[in-house]
Amino acid sequence: MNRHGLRADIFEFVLLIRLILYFCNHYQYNRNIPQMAEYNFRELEKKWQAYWESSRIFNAKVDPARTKFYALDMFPYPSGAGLHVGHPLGYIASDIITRYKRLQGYNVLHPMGYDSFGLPAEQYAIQTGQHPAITTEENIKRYTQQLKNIGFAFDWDKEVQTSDPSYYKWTQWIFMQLFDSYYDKKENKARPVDDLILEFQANGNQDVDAVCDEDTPSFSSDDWKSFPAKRQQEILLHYRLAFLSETTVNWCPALGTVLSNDEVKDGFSERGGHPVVRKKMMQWSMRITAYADRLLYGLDELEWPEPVKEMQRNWIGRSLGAEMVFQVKDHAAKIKVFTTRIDTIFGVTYLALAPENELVSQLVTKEQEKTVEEYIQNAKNRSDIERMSDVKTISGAFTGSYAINPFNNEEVPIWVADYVLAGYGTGAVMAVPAHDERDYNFARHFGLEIRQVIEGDLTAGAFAGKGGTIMNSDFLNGLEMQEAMDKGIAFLEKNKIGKGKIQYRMRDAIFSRQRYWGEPIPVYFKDGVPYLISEKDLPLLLPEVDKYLPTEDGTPPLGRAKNWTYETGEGEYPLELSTMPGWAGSSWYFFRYMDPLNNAEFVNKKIQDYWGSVDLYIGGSEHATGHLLYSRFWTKFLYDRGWVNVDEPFKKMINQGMIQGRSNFVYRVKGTNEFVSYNLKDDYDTTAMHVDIKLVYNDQLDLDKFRKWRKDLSDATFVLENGKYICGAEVEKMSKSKYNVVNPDDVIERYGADTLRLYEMFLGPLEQFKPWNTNGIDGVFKFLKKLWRLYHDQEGNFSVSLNAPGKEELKVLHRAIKKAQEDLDNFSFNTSVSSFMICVNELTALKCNKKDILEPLAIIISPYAPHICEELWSLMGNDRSIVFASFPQFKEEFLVEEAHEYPISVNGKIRVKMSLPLNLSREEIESRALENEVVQKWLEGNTPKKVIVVPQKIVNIVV
RNA sequence: GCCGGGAUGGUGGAAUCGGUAGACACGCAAGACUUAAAAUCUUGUGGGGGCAACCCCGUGCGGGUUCAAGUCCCGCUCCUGGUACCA
Repeated sequence: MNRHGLRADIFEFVLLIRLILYFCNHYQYNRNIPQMAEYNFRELEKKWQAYWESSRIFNAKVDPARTKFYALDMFPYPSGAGLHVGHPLGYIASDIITRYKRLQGYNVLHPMGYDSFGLPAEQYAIQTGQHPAITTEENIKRYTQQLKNIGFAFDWDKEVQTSDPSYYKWTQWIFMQLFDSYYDKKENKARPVDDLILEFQANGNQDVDAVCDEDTPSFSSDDWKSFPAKRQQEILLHYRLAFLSETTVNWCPALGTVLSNDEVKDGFSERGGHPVVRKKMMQWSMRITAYADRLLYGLDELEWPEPVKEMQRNWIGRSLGAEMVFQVKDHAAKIKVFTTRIDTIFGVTYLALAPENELVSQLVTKEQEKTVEEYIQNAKNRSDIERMSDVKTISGAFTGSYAINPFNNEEVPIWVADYVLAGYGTGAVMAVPAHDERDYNFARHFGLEIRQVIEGDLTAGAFAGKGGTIMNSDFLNGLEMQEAMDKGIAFLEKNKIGKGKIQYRMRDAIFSRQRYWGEPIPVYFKDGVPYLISEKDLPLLLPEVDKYLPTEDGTPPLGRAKNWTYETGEGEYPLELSTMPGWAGSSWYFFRYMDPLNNAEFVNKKIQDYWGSVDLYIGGSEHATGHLLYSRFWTKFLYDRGWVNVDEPFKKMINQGMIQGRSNFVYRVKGTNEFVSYNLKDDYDTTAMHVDIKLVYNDQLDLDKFRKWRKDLSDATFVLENGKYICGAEVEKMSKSKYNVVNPDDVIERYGADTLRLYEMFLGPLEQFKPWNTNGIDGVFKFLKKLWRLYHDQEGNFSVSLNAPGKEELKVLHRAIKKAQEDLDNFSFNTSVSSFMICVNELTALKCNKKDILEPLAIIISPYAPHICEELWSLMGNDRSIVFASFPQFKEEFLVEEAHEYPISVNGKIRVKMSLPLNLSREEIESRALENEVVQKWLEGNTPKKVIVVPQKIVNIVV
């Protein structure tokens, strides 16, 4: 009757049953897997990071009883974007190595700091008016927190910041020492300028063999004494290692500053990509060319990646050749040229001068005056970018004059050509069209003579290079290239018209920057000549300015500072307005880390004696010709002057590859707010637009989030495929502007720092470039959970037994130890992670929970996943951190197996694989193979024709 | 143009001295447990053929050396990093 009521009863009954079931489930769930005993990475990572920080466990102290190990990462520039997953890659690798070295008993120094002077903070200051120091400090805080979340074993007490006055005080101090030094070629090292002054007073500069400017005048002792102070200072500037001179520089109008050669790429600034022009300016430079040879030959001793060494060699660009003089016909002028191929001297059919060469105006004849002037004007107006991008256009002008080739007294025309560079060699070349491609093209274009002097087929367009027998060359005929060169140089020297010469491509490094956010140069000007401020006035603090821009008349931002003058006691003098370049602070930071709080010296001598130089340096190869070269230069200088005991800063280096981002794109129909899905975009006229990867899952766009992303997209419409919007994708550099940045904090939040560390290592070889891709991250996360379970029983309680391990378990463990050690020594971290996975899988299969196995296992995994291993280590009752444990010794005995074999017969051959003890000789392996039962049976009493033995691997027997 | 580095399954990548190519992981497929999902576990997974044991092919392309080649040699193709009127 009451159907409704009945149904309600049944319904309630069913509901009750379901509720009971539900609670049973939950009760069981909670009982079987107590929450606390699961791998709770959040809690234990927090716990161990706090412990490492408060115990100062990674604090390094000088300890002569122990061997030191200094591992260093290239310190980051703290940008506003924060750390992305690519940054820590190298840090994780070095962290693993240092944790391993600690386990081996080394005294490890592993510091971190910030290269905190730089352009982005200044650009931001220009836009917002906020002082760069404030932005920089905020960024550093964020970086430090992010780094700490990853659980690095850095000694944070050693932190340095290049923009901190207590640090840049010493950058300025080193600058002063460079200013006060010159390079003595006889002793082949830097010496104090005071020594040079003494020599000038005694003998003038006749006997001085020092690196100096080309136009240095010669003078006697009396001359020197009669010079006024100003003149003396000007002369000394020709010798100082840090010096002021009028130079052609890379001027970047958009940035309002000068850039060094390595900061310019293809005519554009490396940072910002603004055009760069050549301009003559009074600039500070560093005489790095004095060290060219030592920088070159020092490379041989370094354990660096070969490509980086090669890049430095090319950058230094040492070429061996000859310098010689051509007399101009009916004229007093002489033209000096540099050539690497003096053997082709008889093939010279014209000379070419750079348009900037001062001789041009003297040599040009009346008839040619107009043509040449026009040409030079044209060449000047062509910007460097045009000149570089347009290599194929051949241009030049004849001066009307002739020079005489001293080898055969022939007259050759003198041309002006912009393919000759003013800045290299002498700014003039002897052209041999038959054997140089550029000369050939030029001669063809202007119909000049082409004279072959090396045997071979010229019609094929073959030029010099490999050499060959000399012809058409008088006394050089029949000789090979090297002999001819030697004979040519001998001829030059005998007739005093030239000599053998070494020419370098590398130029002195421009040191001034017309910027605010850098170290002030500790120099004031009196009578227009620079003097150092007194050492006791260091640091020379950056002054406050109202704006961070250059002034209207083009003086640098420091020109805005009030009272930017120096009081000497005799008067008040203006201070230098430029600041130092970015590379100044980073060229010596590796020494400061040893003794960062020292206020009396840049580093204490005894402390530096102990730590020496960096044993392992990890960073990107993009610094090959910048930071890595300047650091070597400064170290050699500091060594010469006796302040440090090493003349190379980085013994061994590894270049980690960049982790690239994966960008997503949407396609907007031009002029509308309509977006077309990836596979349909070809039917429309679209432009691609980067879209934040956070709005995209498996390349499918979340339309609602996309509309909310930016105001202008709120009314966006879409053309979908199968009801979805599919985005395009591309691998690019990770950057904020491409919306493809993956933040390590997000990964840590989801999986923990140990998983992030393992995964970055597992991704592939350290050196390789690879896109970030989280597809495989579950694998390493699962591995950690399995590892955790190995130390716990089914109920989730911690449980390891004290029973003695069996041979099988020991074998598994020792295989992992061996592999871990080999991989760490070879920096192949990725295969190491694999071997841990195998080990844990096998131990799980063996149901191994023995302390004697699990304790060493925690130690060998700890460099990679330190948090979880520390936790397991302490759960096993150890009261000291794993840092104090020692790396377990691999025992070969557990790997030796009884010989077993499985033959495969192929075409009358038998192949036997035998696992044998590692110490057997070839003969022993051979005889064991022949004694083998299976082999005996197969041979049926025949004697094998051939037995090929590959130790420990495979035995091939041919009948 | 010149100087480096590289090319291996659907994917990331292993393979140390020339010695069973594809370890390990992802993904995928099937199964177990579960009301279900998640998690976990088991099995399979280079291609082709066969019910099966097993056979054939296979490391960018073309040759070569070797009992044996991803690996060494010669000649290419493509990708990638650096560098460029440097005499």
